[in-house]
Amino acid sequence: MEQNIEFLAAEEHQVRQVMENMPGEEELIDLSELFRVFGDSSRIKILYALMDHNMCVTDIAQMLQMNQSAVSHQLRILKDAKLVKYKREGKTIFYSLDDDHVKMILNLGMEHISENK
Amino acid sequence: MEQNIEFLAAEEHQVRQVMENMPGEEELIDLSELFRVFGDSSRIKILYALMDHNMCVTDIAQMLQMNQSAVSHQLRILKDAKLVKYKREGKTIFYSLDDDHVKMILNLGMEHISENK
DNA sequence: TGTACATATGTAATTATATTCATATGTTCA
DNA sequence: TGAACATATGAATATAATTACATATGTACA
Repeated sequence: MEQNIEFLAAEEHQVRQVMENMPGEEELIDLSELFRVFGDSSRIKILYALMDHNMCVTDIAQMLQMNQSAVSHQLRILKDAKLVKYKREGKTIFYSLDDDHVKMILNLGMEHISENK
Repeated sequence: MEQNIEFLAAEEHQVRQVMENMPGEEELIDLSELFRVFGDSSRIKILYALMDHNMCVTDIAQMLQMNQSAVSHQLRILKDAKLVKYKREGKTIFYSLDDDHVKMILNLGMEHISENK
């Protein structure tokens, strides 16, 4: 924006400082990928469904009025992101939230939207 | 899954309970839209850049090696989601993080990925 | 008032994503 | 082992989203 040499030098310095405090490229990409997983209403619904009760794929699908295949696809994404875990009991596989981060992140998000509506 | 009448009745009841604890459809969609905003590495980078210093569009673009137009488009999305705010000073518009939720959400996300790598 | 700088916006194109359908895999039990 | 149930996977389609380019809007100052 400014064109004199001193300012440009100062600006470059500031930029370098910011870059140093910033996490590495890979970490930033991982972070955005984590949030992208939260960024779909079907997956959000699944997470809320699992918040109180462990549930199996079929019940989730029935409850959310979703296709079984769609639920399964989304659960895989949630599983890969370590947002849900599962435990097999016979034919049925019960899914549950993986750890407390999930609830905390959802709650913070909820706070944000409540305060901004 | 199970076929006897009693179980189906119990299942329906459980499902209804979960539905009651679940936020409304609109709220869930708003929440997923909030997280979708976090779900892009360009926007994440912009947010981290703004974490320490208020910055103008041009500087952000230079620092992140991004097109000015791309930065501007992303800032609009961040602005609409109330993740950043801005203050005009002459020709320049300085952007900053809107509130503490932003940092807190980013930090929780970072915690999650650090514990799962 | 016109020129230069800063930012925003419209559009087009490329790429990513969710969903459905069909089918495969895995598990139990008679 | 085969029938029935539960879940996962592959492929195709439809929709969304990011980016770049061109251009418009807004502001300051000579």
